Amino acid sequence: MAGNTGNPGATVTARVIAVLAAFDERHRRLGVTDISRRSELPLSTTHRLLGELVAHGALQREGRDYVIGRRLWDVGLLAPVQTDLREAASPFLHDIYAATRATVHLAVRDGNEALYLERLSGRSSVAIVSTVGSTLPLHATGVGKVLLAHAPQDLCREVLSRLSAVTPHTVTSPRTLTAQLERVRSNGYATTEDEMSLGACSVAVPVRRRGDVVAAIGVVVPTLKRDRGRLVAALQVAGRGIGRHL
Amino acid sequence: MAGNTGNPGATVTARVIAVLAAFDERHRRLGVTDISRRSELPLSTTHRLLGELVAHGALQREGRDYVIGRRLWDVGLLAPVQTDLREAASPFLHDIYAATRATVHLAVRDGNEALYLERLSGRSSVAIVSTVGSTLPLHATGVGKVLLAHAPQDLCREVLSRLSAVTPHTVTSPRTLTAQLERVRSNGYATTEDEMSLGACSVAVPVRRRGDVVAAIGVVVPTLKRDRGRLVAALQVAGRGIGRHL
DNA sequence: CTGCATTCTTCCACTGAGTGGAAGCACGGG
DNA sequence: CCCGTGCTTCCACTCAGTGGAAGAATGCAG
Repeated sequence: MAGNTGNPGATVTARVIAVLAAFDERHRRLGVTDISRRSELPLSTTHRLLGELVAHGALQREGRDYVIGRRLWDVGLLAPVQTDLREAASPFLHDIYAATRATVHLAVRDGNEALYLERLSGRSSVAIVSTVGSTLPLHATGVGKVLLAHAPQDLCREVLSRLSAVTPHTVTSPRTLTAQLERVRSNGYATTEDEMSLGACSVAVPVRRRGDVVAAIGVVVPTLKRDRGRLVAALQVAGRGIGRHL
Repeated sequence: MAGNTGNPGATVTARVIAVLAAFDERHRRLGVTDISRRSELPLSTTHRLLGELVAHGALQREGRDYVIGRRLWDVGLLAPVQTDLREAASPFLHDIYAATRATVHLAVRDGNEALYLERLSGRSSVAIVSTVGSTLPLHATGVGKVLLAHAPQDLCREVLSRLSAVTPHTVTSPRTLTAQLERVRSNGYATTEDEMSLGACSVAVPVRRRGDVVAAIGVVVPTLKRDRGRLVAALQVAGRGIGRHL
């Protein structure tokens, strides 16, 4: 009786997506067994799907492992993910980079996380953890704090109730963070020091469209000692510029 | 007899990819019927697949139409498409932008086309036709000519045998182009004037790794009259810089 | 408003594409 | 050499997928 009952209720499409979803920032390269485990699909099913996906260019083989293929890269780029915002921001992000030589970020709030839309990599020695397309917690990054400070009350409360520590310096006290967010609103900018990654500080300001905060831009630098004022000024100029082009 | 025989030999995976492949640069937003036609799948099959893909975030509805979804955007970004080259090039592309304020391109040869890997958009009035992730013909763009000038003999011959006119100024004579490519090799840079898009000129230089041309970088400007020398110089500095970091 | 063309959505009986357990390989470490 | 781990192939069973057709919605022209 080697026969089989199939798996009632599951569409092939869902399985295909599950396979693709096995890949993320920390797993760009995976073997059959890993993908099978992460997608919770039977090994042999996974194996066949992978073969088909490779045949159509959605994935590529790299030795025994699999990586996302060219086909998905250029299809993915067609997604209208805040296209207008990214277009409008692009030149201003360059300006910030030119003025600071630091790593520059553009992010929006996606639920209770910060979604990174754009990144210009500086040549500094700071370890950068962000990646375009991935998300980071709202309470531990500069752009995150800006977005959180201007998020709806209840979402803010929800985030404050579960503050995970990323580094020993991450702010995990709701009281402290609430006070910080208040200052973000009154001062017009947010800062972090070693809160997401040791040896990395950040400054961020909001981008507004007709008063509403729709995004945040920020820079990551090794230290804030000297440059805070200069960085804030450069960011605010850019932030207003972007807002004017939305 | 409303029954059905299915379509022997077709996997669901293939259909899913066919649906996704219906989207491209010029068709970012499509209705069911269009997708059905472009993917050559029966209408009702297409309709169901679209529903499933939307349910899993691979596509998104926009009114009646469909667009590529967030899920595919961030998965696509994980693809290792010349990642090292793009990493290495990034700061130098910014330098070029800072020095020229023009639209900057990074491209590699993909078969008989130029594949655009990176683009920094200038604020100039020039109409830019390139898009990251899409391809343009080798004979009508600056980066394309550089890549063609250093392509294998037989590929070059093949391209020369089918020179399509994109604008009235596109070079379609094999003799003329051959001469131009010779000059690209001896001068170390290529130019175009109104050949891809009217009112747009370009300059491009090769990026070499251990002597081999592995990519091309270029700028698009409204006119070459004044700045040719300055542009070539800026590009060549960057080109060598990138090469040193590969 | 009415009629016609086009596109979108739903339905359903049939069946072969997809399934997954198991067996067979291939590699590598002890 | 053996054993653990991961990759690949096999195959009988069956339900997920199929696609023609009918019906609903939209849009345009007269």
